Amino acid sequence: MSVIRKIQANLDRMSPADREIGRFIAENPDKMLGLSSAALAAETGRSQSSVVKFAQRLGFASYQDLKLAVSTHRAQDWRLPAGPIHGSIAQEDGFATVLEKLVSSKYRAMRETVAANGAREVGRAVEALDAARRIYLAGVGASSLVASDLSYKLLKLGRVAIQNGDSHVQMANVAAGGPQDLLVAISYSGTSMETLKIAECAKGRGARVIAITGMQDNPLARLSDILLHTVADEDHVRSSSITARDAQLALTDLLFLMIVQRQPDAHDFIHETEVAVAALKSAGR
Amino acid sequence: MSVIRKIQANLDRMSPADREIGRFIAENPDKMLGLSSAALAAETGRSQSSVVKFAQRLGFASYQDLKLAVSTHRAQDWRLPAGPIHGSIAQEDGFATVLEKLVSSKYRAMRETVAANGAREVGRAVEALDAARRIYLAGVGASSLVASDLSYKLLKLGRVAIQNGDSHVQMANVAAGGPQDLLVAISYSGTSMETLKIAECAKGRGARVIAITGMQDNPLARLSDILLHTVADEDHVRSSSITARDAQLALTDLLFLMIVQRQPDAHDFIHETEVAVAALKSAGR
DNA sequence: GTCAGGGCGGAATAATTTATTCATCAGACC
DNA sequence: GGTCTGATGAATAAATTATTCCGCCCTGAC
Repeated sequence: MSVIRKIQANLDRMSPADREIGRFIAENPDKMLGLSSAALAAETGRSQSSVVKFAQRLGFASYQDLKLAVSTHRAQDWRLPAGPIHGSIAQEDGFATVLEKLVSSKYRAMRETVAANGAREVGRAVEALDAARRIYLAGVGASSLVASDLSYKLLKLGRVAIQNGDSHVQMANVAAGGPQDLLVAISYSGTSMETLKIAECAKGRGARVIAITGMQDNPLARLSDILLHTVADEDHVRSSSITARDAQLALTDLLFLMIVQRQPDAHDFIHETEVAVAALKSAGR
Repeated sequence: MSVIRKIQANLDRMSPADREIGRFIAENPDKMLGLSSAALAAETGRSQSSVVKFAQRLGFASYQDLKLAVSTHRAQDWRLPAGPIHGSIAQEDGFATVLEKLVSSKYRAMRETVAANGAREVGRAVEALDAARRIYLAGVGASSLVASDLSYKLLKLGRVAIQNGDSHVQMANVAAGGPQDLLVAISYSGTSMETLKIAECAKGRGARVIAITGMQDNPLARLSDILLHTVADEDHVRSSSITARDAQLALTDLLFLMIVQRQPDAHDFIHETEVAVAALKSAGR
């Protein structure tokens, strides 16, 4: 919890002097950062020693520590959207409104998606990805782009990731798979025919299947070994599936980062890939 | 610019004592926050007065101000955890940390990107997109996926959007373009050779060019007619360009939504497309 | 009603930390 | 070689912060 929040929460339980000091800090964190303990005391009409004791009672080792914490709070204060913004984007909305709704709905999709997946299930997915001989990716339409994104990242880690925009090729790929392999099937609805068939094929050959799909019951979810959920705006026509894609990306990014955590040389691999790709950039000069 | 970056940028021009102090701070910002000027002097083998002077030469009023700035940097540091997270034994901790960093970094990239682009420039981009006969999209690597995403959305609106993952094909496409056409060139660095050449070609044929690129000066930005900025974590190796991609998507989503605003029948178009695509889903049953 | 105990608050003071001054030194420039 | 400039750190001054101590008020016991 941020310092300011902590101060506000305890304001009632504080002694008069502490309350006055706390209130001032909560209301003027910026100003407080420029004040010494004595100056803050003068502002609040209290003594310098009370200011120091206030910091200590809050659990800080020193007044300077309190200032650092307040500074951290200021830097992290993003004025989060007050609440979930309902409704779609109306025609008459101006630039600022569109912006606000876009950002907050993206944020919401992200937050709710990561909240919908427990550490355990994500952990299972990461272990499966980590252990797989080959990782196949399946997805059509917008999900295909998410699959490509993940495959690109996995390749950077030296993993064998196989993905193609053409679902026929995807099918051909998994048809050669076996029990040591893993399929990541991505479909928000969980009913995309191609993705489903590919998942069935993979399963038939003994491969494990990670499904990344919506919360509702669906065929893809039912046949998966590991099930990860994406949460998005249900009105896909109006939102153009933006939030569904963001939710999928948030989840695949999370998987990727968790794999990086488990791979000590991940940093080197990524770096080497970047260097190799950078060579392409300068090749034409 | 963050303090740490500022220090690193000036490191070469500094005197020996300042360089030593600056290097220590850049490498151990966390540790530095817990040190007094004298303690920091001891760590670096320099005198306490040199530390104070270092802060003053950097433009800070006091050593404490420097500390506050470093603290702010630490709080705003949105580098995603790329290495093993130390100090936490439980796996749950690692999970929560990665999650927190991921979500806040994504959110931040999004926010700062939309904030970096004024309504006027976005408006110009939207008008150009709206008026264009054909919209070409160019981008390689991860940017190619963003280009595909946008093209898919534009197609849903009935626009003529032309995109291909192969840069040779992209080049061939724009080579047939003319003054009524528009190219959206996407590259975070603004130096990707293929994207640049394609933009040059488009420009040579009279087409307008919208560049979606980072804040730094770069060749792509210079030759663009309309310039949109993306803000992301600078450390692409560690963050694996996740935030750069998110920033690009936030911007392209915004452009898309603004076009939807201007097109009265947009929702009908999107709906028809969804229905048509849905027919594919059930075809195999 | 009075008294003891405990905590709070602030003045005074001690301790620590920061800023400035000053002497020295090294290198640049004439 | 002489002089100037700027860097450096020791010494010192200034400031800030932490602690001590004492009076006060409140509370509860008798």
